[in-house]
Amino acid sequence: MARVTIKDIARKLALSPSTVSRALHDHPDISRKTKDDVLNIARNLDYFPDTFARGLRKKHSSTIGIIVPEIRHDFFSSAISGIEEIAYSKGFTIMVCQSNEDWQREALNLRSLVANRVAGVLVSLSQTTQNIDHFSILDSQKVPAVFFDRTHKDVKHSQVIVDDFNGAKELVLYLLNKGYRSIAHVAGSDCVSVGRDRLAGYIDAHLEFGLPVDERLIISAGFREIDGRNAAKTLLAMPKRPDAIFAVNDPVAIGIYIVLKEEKIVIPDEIALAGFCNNPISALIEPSITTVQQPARLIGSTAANLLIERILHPDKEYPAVTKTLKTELIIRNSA
Amino acid sequence: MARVTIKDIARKLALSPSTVSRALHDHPDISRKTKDDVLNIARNLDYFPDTFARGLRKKHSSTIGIIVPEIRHDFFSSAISGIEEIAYSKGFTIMVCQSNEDWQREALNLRSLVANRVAGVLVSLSQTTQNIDHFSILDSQKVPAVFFDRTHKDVKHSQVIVDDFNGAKELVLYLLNKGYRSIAHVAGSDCVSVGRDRLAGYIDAHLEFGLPVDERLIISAGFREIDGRNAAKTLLAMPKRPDAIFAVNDPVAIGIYIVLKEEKIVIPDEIALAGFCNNPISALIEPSITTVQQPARLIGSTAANLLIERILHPDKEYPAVTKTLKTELIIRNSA
DNA sequence: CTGAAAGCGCTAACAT
DNA sequence: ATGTTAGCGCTTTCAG
Repeated sequence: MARVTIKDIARKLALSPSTVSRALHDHPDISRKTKDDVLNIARNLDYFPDTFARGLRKKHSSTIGIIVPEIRHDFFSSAISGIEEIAYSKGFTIMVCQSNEDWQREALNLRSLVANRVAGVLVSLSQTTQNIDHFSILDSQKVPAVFFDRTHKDVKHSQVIVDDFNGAKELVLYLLNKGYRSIAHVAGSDCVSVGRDRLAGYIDAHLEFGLPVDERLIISAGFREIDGRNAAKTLLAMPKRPDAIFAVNDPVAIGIYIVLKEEKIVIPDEIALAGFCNNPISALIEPSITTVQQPARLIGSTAANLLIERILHPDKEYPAVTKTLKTELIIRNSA
Repeated sequence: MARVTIKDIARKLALSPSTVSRALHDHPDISRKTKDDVLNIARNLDYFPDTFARGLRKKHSSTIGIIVPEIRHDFFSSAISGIEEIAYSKGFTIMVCQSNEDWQREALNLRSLVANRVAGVLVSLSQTTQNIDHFSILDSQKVPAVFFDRTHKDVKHSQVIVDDFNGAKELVLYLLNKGYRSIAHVAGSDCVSVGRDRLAGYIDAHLEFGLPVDERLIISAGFREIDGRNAAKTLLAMPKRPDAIFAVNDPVAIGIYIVLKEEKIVIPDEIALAGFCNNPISALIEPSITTVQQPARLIGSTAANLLIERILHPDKEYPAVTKTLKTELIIRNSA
């Protein structure tokens, strides 16, 4: 049998489609009995609304668009999971796109989401996103958005981030206090907030400790495991190797870990290693990786709640807020 | 400025909306010049089609729905990533739902996707899915679907799986040949294909080897890390402990690994351990985990291609096919 | 409390 | 090669 529409229900009950629509939405004008009748028939016929027809009228769907660099990374899959959980509980579905760290694809993803009339958008920027001009479509189309984790200084929307600066600073101070004096930083992109802020934390820790920063020890890499591998090779080729490495995130730390292991370099005795994220894998490898805990799921759910709040009250004024969640230094065996 | 519609373009060029629509879709009847004009104006005005309006007419979207047990699990996030890649390249977007291993939520997810008029659905079943009655909506609404990885014996749609039976059998034969004589199996759900087939492979390996199966060594657990932890505790409490454990998948193997480590049991000397999936983590922990390689990304992309093929040719007869991808035994240090 | 009617933006017969 | 018209299923004024 074909799809059941509101008309079918109306015909069965000798009502008008508008009454059925109202009954289905629990409109106060409709009598108890009519509502019950409609609900019953709807159930019997296995009716469900056509989101296209509804969306065409209402100008938006109950879908939340998500753009992340890579679905596979534990941080992002956890964040997506947190988003989905909230979205599901509030009757939203999620549409997921991955930019593959490519800002042009990010722009295309965004257009696609807007064309799909998503109710709002959750974004974590790609590492190649130098400016955020391609997000202007959010304003012109009045699509609410919340940026999470990887954001950009020009972002005017609400954001959910962690205190990357202090998280990194605390970690690097810990390393300095432990006696490491030649700490390399394998950095991410410096357009993207987390890359910039963690680097700033690294520098500020040195400042506060009173140790000059050796610029040569700052390697511009990226956010992926492969970037860590490459950076590790660069570092190992240096005449004077660092005695510790702070990676911008755990995937990069894992990349470094793999190369160090391959080269039979003992962690932390020869070179200490620390990351940022606290991916599950970091606790399980040996030595376990000292890192900074980032509540990925919570970041996702917080961003989702913020966005849905805005979606549900489109008229209300929502000044952009920045929610900064706490990080926690996780000391393990690698540093 | 508000959203640009096809009418706006039509007005600007003194054409009818239908001509514009046809020009936009490169209809052969439309003259080169008109097409160019339309395309130009469309670009200038930053036009993009309203997928609701289009979908309402065409009865479907260019969105592919995905239902997986948990987004976070590496296997599924990899599969989703593979799906997204193919979908993106063919102009589809993906809508992702997680059942959280709960068949009722799976049913709700499915309804939601159908209500969203997805062009097709890709499903990997939850571990609590005993029967697939709730998927009948796919038939009644004529939504094409492809099941991947976790499927069910009653599924009549196309499927993309690996040869779980032989993958498991090969692994268990390897263990038997290596001298293990008391191999426990921490099993998944036996309604779900991968659980059933891997168990069958485990049993058949014993049969072929000529060693009776000790039923007490088969623990019905689940597919999650926590299930592995619980099963490990059960196994360790046995009067006669097994000398090897074959976990239904790597997350479960990791759960067991953690408990064995906690209990200071040496792997593989006291108890050997093997999994199934080849999650990245399995190669990195020590001892590294012997497992069966499952091409997660490829499973996803294969399923996506199969589905899109069907979506693109709705009239063509597509008998359900089952694509069985190869597994590979990965021998490492844990067994 | 319910109905009639219009229209969201697009597509596809059916004209011309 | 282009225009006219109708309608997808739903919501929402406006009427009663």
